[in-house]
Amino acid sequence: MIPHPAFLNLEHERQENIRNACLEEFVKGGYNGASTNTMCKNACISKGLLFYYFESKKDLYFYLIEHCTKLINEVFFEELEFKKENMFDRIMSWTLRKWALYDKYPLQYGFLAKQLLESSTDVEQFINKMKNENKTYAIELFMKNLDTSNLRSGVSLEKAVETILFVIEGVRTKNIACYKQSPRPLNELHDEILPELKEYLDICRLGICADENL
Amino acid sequence: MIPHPAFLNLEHERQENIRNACLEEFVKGGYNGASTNTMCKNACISKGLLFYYFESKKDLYFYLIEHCTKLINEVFFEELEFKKENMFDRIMSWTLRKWALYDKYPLQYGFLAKQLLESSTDVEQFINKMKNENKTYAIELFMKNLDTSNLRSGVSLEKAVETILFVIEGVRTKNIACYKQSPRPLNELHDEILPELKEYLDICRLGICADENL
Amino acid sequence: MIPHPAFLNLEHERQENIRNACLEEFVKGGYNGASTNTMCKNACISKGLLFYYFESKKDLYFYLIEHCTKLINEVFFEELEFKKENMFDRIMSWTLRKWALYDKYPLQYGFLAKQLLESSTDVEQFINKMKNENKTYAIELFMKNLDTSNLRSGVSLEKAVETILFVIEGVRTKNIACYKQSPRPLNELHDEILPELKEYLDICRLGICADENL
Amino acid sequence: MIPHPAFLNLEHERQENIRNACLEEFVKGGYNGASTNTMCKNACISKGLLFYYFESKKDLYFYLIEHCTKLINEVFFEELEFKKENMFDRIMSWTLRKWALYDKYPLQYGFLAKQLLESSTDVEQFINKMKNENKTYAIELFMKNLDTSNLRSGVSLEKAVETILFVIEGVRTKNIACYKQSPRPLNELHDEILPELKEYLDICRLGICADENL
DNA sequence: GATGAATGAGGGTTCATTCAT
DNA sequence: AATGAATGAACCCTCATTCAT
Repeated sequence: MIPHPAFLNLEHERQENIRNACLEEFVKGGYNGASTNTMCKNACISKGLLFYYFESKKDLYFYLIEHCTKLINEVFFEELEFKKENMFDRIMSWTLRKWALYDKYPLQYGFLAKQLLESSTDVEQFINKMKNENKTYAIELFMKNLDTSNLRSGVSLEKAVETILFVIEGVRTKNIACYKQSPRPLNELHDEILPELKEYLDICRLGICADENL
Repeated sequence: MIPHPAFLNLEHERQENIRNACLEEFVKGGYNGASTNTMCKNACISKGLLFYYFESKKDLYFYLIEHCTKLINEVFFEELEFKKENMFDRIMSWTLRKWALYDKYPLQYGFLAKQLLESSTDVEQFINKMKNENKTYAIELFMKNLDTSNLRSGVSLEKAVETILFVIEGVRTKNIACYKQSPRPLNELHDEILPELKEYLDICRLGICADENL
Repeated sequence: MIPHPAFLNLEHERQENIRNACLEEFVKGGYNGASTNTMCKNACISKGLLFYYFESKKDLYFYLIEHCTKLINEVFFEELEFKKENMFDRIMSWTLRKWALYDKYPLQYGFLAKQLLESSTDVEQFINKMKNENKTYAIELFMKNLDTSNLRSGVSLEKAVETILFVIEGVRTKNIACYKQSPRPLNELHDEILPELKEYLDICRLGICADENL
Repeated sequence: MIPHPAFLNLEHERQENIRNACLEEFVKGGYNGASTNTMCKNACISKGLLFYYFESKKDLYFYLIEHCTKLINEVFFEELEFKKENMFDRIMSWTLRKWALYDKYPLQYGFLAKQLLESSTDVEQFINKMKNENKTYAIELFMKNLDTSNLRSGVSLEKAVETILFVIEGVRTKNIACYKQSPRPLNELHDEILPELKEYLDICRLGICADENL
């Protein structure tokens, strides 16, 4: 979804303010629960103007998804080197990168994370499309120049990668839930999760890599 | 949340009808998108009475979560034998049990599944509390009389179990997403997932169990 | 369109008040220009209730058309005797009857008159349907037991009747327009129009009836 | 209403474009339903400029009425010869002239036709004023050099003319309604109406003219 | 002359909740 | 216990109009 040019011509900071006000509101209430009224109030913008920029709530929502996805992806893949490494090293470095993004763009990242779970049928289809596109893209890049020499025979590379992703996702979700109940700075949380994550990944490594079993 | 005694004194079928009408509506639109109007219409109950029974939409929602959780848990653990078995056998049998429940109580199970993703801040905290309680309870029971003799040395039992749960959850979520895009009967879906799940679990088994490495 | 039973169960006066507030507003601004806000204010009724009764503005509008049409028709045809008479006598008696209705139900009659000219595409189709039904019905009844013995040979009865109706409509419209610019009591206006109308009808009579030409 | 001189200084074609875009929008939705936004978009003109030219929506509307009226009248009366003829011959030739105008200026003519039915109180008064002025003017000219020798004794010329106008108006309105329900090219419609109109006028002629009664 | 971003009141409609009966 | 009429705030969105540029 492309917003009205007027929006894109706004000075960067004002654009950001508006987006952030909307993001916050969507994060707080989900698609259905978010009020465009509140967005306008928090963004110090009139009702008319919001709809001048975005035509409809749905358009706004889709725009934010696309914008945040692009932002996160760009920052993530920018200057990313695909040096030869095994999947665990890569997973660790990617995960750290990802977490750094969470520290840097908590709102955008949080919005995307929440949006993936969005339950409103109005926007479900669009979300699924985005999700699939993104996953395919990420996995493809992950495979690039990957050292798979130590993969156990009989274990499918794809399944192995997914297993790891499942575990990381599980760890993250588990910890995010804790985090929500007693919020601390995110980087503290990450420092805490890291050793725990390594434990889980060690289990995976044993299952996936051949040379680890000696 | 405890509904008004009058509700609990209703004949079982009527109670069920009311709950189901509400569940359907919550499943369809999420917490925010669900309309108490529609619920009343579908349940053939007056608005006044619904609020007499449950005081508020939120209370109703919480009650349904608790009720469904209890129902599913009871049926799940009823007559469950804790015979000595290793964690993979147990995981598989539990998973099958769970899926059977999905077939038997699709509405209640579906509600719980959707509710876990609920995005409205209003109800998020309560949901997280329930989620954690439930998980703790489930893991505790899972450990009961578990044969852990073949656990690799150096691998924590708790972490091992969680790893497996992460993977199962990942597989389920991935497939639910596909399911949403082209709905088929659930049992078909389960039959399809099962072999795939086994592949993933084999990877875990390699990482977790000692005797698999010969 | 059938309003919610709750509306029909209202005491007659309250029903009338609500209808009248709506009629006035529709008359004032046409379909598009009428504000349901104003209606509610003038009817001393909450917004929610209006839409509880009528579901939508369009439904309300259609209901009012049907209600007024039925009212006017019932009163008009009630106790109407179809004695043998020539078309001019009948036209005059019907016209007087109609004008009496205008005096008695100015709001309803005025609404119907205005609605026939309604320009909003939203409601155009419905209006045309009503218009046709009504005209067919009226002409059919007009013909009943009509003495057509003095119709000029070569003049179609149907055309003759229509010619008269065109003229009456023309006279009425012309005078209503004057009336609007300087409103006086309607019965005064009617008393004034009557002799004028007779003049026009005399012209028609000469064209239509055989025995007038001696 | 006089638009800002700047508008009148525009090159003829651009003026026309702007007017047409506005006319279309008013025809589509009536006064209340027309959107100045849409007009601007279709006229490729900025909102500011439209209101610079016309001050308000109402002014614009009034201007268009006056402009179209003047245009239609000018074309109608231009090169119109007032040769001696009886009223029926004149009526027929004028009617044909008028219908030709409808073919030539469908937008302007259609706008005027629709505007006569306009239901918004805001603009009603102005419209009625215009209507009356116009009618007076037209009747005055119609009388010019009219051969009234065959007028029945006892029949007022003025009433006779008006009777005919009422009938023509009636036929036109009736057929426009049909036209709306199944649109065909206007000239087809006119060809179809013509014989029908003649039948009605024959009835009038019998009533009005002396020499027809032999 | 000309732009189009900005306004905020108002549009129709839905909502959870209350309360007289 | 049970009803459903009644509320009014809030929903998303559109409007004619203004004004800094």
